[in-house]
Amino acid sequence: MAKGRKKKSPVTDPEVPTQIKNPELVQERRRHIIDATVTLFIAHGYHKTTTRMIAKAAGFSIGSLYEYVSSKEDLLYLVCKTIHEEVQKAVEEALADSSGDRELLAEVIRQYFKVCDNMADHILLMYQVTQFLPQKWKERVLVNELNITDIFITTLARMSGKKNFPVLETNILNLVGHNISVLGQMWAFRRWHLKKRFTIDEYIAIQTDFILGLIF
Amino acid sequence: MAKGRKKKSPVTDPEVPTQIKNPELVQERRRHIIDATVTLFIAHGYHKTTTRMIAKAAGFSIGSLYEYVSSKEDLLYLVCKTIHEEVQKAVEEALADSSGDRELLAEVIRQYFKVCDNMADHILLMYQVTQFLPQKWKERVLVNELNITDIFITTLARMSGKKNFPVLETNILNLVGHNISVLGQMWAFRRWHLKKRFTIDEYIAIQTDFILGLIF
DNA sequence: TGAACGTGAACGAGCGCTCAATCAATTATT
DNA sequence: AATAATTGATTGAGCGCTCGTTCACGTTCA
Repeated sequence: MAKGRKKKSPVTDPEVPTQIKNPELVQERRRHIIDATVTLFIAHGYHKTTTRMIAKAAGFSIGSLYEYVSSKEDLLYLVCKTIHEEVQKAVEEALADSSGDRELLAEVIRQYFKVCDNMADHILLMYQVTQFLPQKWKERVLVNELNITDIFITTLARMSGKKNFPVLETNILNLVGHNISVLGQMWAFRRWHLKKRFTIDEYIAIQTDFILGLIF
Repeated sequence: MAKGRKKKSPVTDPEVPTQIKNPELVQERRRHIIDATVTLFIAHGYHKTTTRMIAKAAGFSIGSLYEYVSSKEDLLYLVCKTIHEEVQKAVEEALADSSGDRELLAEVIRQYFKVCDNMADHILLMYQVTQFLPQKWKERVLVNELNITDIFITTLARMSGKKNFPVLETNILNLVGHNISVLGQMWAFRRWHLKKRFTIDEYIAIQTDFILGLIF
């Protein structure tokens, strides 16, 4: 093992070397800072957003900012993590809705695409900034991103063989999951161009036909 | 018109205020610099690649570098432009191949996906760095990006109604074009994950079924 | 009064970019 | 042929500046 790589220590969330004693205060303000940062990152991108801008937007001095956040990179990680949690939560809620008889794939797709439309800016941001994460965080975030694909895969697996649903082989299962998540996100990417031709509902309708075509 | 926006001057390629007289030399070295830069951008990203690194990789001093390129941002534009030209050329060549009787949509898709596989690093880079282009260049590059989608749309339009091909309405035409280009590019994005399950040929095979499903 | 919290001037590493100096090759002059 | 003058090309130290981060010093409140 040339150049002794660091012991594979368990990757935990960033800790802040703070003087502030009240842990609830820290949590609350951190959250506040993250929200302000998301807005700025969406507007200006990661590199053009300075820590001073963040502090100002959050209503702190830079000094105080560093009481709640240990570096800009850590803040980036927190942003990614938070957005991902939001998207994941929204997706899960949307899918929970489509239970019982409405547990139709079409409805699942519709809900997910709606989430992509609503959170388009956030999804775009995730794609843009992941590359700036230090390696250890990057792996985590990418794994999370794939989790959403996995949600579809498991949803599909659950449906497979039930009711009018054909039995799906694993490869198809995986690719359909992949395609759903990707085609949803591509609405976020190219919506300004696509909007010239389609409303989100039209886009959903055709893509749904598309995806169902592979299965049925 | 508040805040008098600059006259919409025609957007031309960046010019370099150089003292060097031999124009062929300039072109050749510029190309050389661009190639070196592409490699570095792929490896380290735009911001972590310094102009000094670029100069060194190209075998010049920073001083000389600026004889051939007027700024880092212009270099970024040249990189984007060059990559796009390469991709476009590769796509067009691939599609030219599939003429006459082999003019089957499946073949078109296969060729394009192969291009995406071969140029995966470049495609990824394009997605990552477009955001750092100054506005005037950004519009240009994005329009170019859409050109590739248009290639499919026109190809499809040409096929529409011919031989065994059904007549396609415009909306379908557009979305199929969009999906082909996007699903190809997503292989570049997620190939490391997808490769665990699929070879590129398997990916192509299933996605082709997928896309043809919508049409036939 | 002292513990908790807040501040912003100061720091310094690192960046893109410039330009006075230099070199190598060619042309002009003796 | 030898020397000088000119020119295109190259160089890299250093300028001006930005930005992430720190820390000595306030301020607040119990």
